[in-house]
Amino acid sequence: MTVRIVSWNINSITARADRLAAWIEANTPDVVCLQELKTTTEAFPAQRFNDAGYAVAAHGQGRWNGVAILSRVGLDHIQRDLTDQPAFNNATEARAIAATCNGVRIWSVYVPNGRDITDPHYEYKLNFLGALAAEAANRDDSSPYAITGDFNVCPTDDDIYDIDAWEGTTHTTDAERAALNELQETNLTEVYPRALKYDQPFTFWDYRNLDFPKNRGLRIDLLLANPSLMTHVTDAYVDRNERKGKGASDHAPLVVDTNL
DNA sequence: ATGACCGGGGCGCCCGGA
Repeated sequence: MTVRIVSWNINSITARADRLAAWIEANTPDVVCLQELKTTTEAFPAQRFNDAGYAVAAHGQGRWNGVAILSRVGLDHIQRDLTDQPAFNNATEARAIAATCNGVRIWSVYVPNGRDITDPHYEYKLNFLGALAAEAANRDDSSPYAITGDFNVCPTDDDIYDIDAWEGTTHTTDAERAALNELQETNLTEVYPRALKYDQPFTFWDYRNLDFPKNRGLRIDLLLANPSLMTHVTDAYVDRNERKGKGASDHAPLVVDTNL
């Protein structure tokens, strides 16, 4: 059978619940990892997804951040926050949740943006990626394992529409890529998706400046898999069509199919 | 298509996003 795993920065579950429900009905994913809920755990519209056959584990905090996992193939051993997750302004933010779904241990993460390389939020971003690597290093590698979500890092210069336009900004620095590399050195490999249009499988296009019509995108939503998951991956793509139209998130869903 | 951002919280010529 095919087990379809999806990661999607939904940019407010409140604003996007109808669109998410319609996408789920049309695309029949088994596991959906969400980021940027922008609401509390209590306010997550779980019932309508329960009614559609999905168990829901949400980890919200209000106005910002928030992550969740929806699954119709089991949702066990839920963990909220990384084991040694760094705080920002003395607060642990809702940026990580894990569960076991159909034998796959999976993390849905929303890595801090970083804002600016001189901002304290940038150091926080690097520390968060470090904590993620520490978390991954302690995993049980005998069964399938994935970390997916919005990493807010372009892995290579080819993962952005114009590397020169982002010189001196976050998302493309050597330090961010080194932190991502440290995570992958725990023996995690990126599942590289197909593009449905153009050459690069971007996952984010800013709402501003007609970035989507002009295809000025970034590839920052990723799925990292351990070897026992990677061997089961059959396909992966970014559903850029979901970025179209009124009421779209600024991120498109990353879809990974497996024969688990 | 000839465009010119969006969501939250709550009315701040706000903040944050990437």
